[in-house]
Amino acid sequence: MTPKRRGQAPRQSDVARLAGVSQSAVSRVISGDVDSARIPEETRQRVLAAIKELGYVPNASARNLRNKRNRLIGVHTFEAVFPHARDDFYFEFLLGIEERAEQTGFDLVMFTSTGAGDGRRRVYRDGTNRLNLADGSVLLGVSTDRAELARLWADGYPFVHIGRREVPGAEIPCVIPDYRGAATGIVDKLAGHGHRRFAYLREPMEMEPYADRRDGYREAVERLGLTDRSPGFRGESGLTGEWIDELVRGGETAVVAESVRLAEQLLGGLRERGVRVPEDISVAVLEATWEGTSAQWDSLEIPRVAIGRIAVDRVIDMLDHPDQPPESLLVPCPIVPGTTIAAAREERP
Amino acid sequence: MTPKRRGQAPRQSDVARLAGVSQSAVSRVISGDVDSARIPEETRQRVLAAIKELGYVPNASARNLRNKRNRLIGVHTFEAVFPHARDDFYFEFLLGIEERAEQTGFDLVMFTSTGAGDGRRRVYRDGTNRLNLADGSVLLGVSTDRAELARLWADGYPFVHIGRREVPGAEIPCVIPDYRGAATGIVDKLAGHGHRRFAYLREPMEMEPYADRRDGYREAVERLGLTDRSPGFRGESGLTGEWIDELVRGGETAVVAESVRLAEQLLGGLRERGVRVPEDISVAVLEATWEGTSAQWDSLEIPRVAIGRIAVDRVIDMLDHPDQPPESLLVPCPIVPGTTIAAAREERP
DNA sequence: TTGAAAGCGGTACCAT
DNA sequence: ATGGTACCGCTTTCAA
Repeated sequence: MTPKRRGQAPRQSDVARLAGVSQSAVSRVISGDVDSARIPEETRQRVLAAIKELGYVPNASARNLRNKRNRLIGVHTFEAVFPHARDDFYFEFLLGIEERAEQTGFDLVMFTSTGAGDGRRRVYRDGTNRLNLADGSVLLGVSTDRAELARLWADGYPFVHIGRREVPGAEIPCVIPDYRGAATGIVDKLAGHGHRRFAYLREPMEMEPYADRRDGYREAVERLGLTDRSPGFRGESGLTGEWIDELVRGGETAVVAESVRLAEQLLGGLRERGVRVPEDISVAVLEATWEGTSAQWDSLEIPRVAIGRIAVDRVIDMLDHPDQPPESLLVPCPIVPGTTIAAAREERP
Repeated sequence: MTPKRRGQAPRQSDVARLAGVSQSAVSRVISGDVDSARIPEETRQRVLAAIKELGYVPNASARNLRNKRNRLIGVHTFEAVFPHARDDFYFEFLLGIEERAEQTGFDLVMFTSTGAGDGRRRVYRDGTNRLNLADGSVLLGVSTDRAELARLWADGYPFVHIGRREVPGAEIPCVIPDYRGAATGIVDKLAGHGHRRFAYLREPMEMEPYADRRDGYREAVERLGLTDRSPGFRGESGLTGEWIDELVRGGETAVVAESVRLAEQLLGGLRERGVRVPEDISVAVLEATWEGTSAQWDSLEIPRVAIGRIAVDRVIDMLDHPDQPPESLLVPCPIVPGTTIAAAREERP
């Protein structure tokens, strides 16, 4: 037995000839178009037999060309996927994306050809938008290129971005972890433990996800009439030894850190100075934590798998309703209890 | 600014009209067909300008239909990818596949739509072979469906399978970790440490990868004139307490296990009986090991990333040379030194 | 140099 | 019920 000569796939017309019917009859048999054009069982069987004998399989591109649908959902990451797939960053999103794609009968295109050679990937390369290959796409990545998002949007290409990204003049449809809500929730929780004097530790990043956290934090602090005189709250990023000294001296009882990195740094500094967490100072983190950190942080959770699923659903939704203006979607981030929040100690005199 | 109405991508004819040239001229400008149909710079610029103005991007399906090439490589797994992607099984293969796809300018289609709903995935579903969407594919998975491999091969579809799979009457092109060579290498190593009397622990699996290990093992044992009277060598799988007792009593000094699972089980049994590894008995494993096992096993390594890369290269090779009969490729598995092999103890009288 | 036209493999409408 | 036929968007002769 030898394989068929490569590149000689049988076509509908071959099937038609063998079955002694017209090509369009074959097409109708295949599409299983039960409603409109009923086909006598006998003919159907002849066609089916011919299909089997020739090992005919429909050509996907031709179908796509006709139907303007691929059942293909694109995944564009602005960096290579798999090197990072292990870090939870991409991994869990992909899990959800794949799961939902499988359930809804879509295939997934991972756009790797768009590699620019410098580790980054671009949508538009020499005037070609590879994403067009897919009916719609899910985009994600840290180093998102906003100009490309804008053009994609202007072109009317159906996509969602995981994580909020703002581009002036365009309303990028995003699936957004609700950092804002989680930040207010965490402040509420601390306040519920009697804390009134807060400090905020800020990352140097100026991206939307951080803006959301800061918004939520500020909103809660103001709403509850809390005090925060920290540099982070004023807009300075990082953590200095001086500020840790100040913390030890001052009346702050609660610290909210934007990242585990900062929280760990703080914890180290406090320990050196004999200050205990959470007995003396409570600390919460506005980031998803992982195993193996030096404390079990009170923090938030990013429901990544769910977000992946939702992103796929949103894209499919856009395909089904092309006329509805694409909206962003907020996904709640549960607050994860840890062991770094306790009741506020007595106010010092 | 509002996005273009969705689903109204501009076509070449639109560009042509705007530029005041014919559609085929546009096509030639785009293909950059410098040789045959020279186009005056002035016209070229007009066309380019029109392309830019309309934000035209070529339709991938149409191109594909014409050219019979997508620059799309398929990845078909017989189970969902990402749930397992963390286990090294899939993960590192994908790493290599993605890397090579990016380097060679191919996109990757993950065939998720082929889910049968029972956790398995099939290539052929209601007579359609989704893989056709891609120019060629890399298949992998533990629960490979041989009938599908056979049909794919008979259809002349270009693909490789990661891992050896035999189907009567078809020569499935595979990229094969050289378990056979690694097994002989490990026996050689043990023999080099003075071992003459061996025992073999066999998994219940009857797949090609195990057959390869067994072949290699048997070959080396016979070539070196070694002794093996173990049940595993005779064809029985598993490990019984009786055999461990026998091992302790008997003269065997070396055990080769097909899996970490068996090796660990053995180690436990030996410890209970006060037998030390490797001082009293050396143990080697014919499987890639991982962190966190109870011993640092002398074992083999599966160069998964490299295999992924090679698989992509093989597919591309098949695309470039459709007439060459597809051959399988053997990839050497390095032998990883551990701490479970030592010199053979003195023969007991 | 440039345009007209014939497909690539299907789908779907419109007659018959 | 069936077949003829006009596209889908693009590439590639072949003439003009």
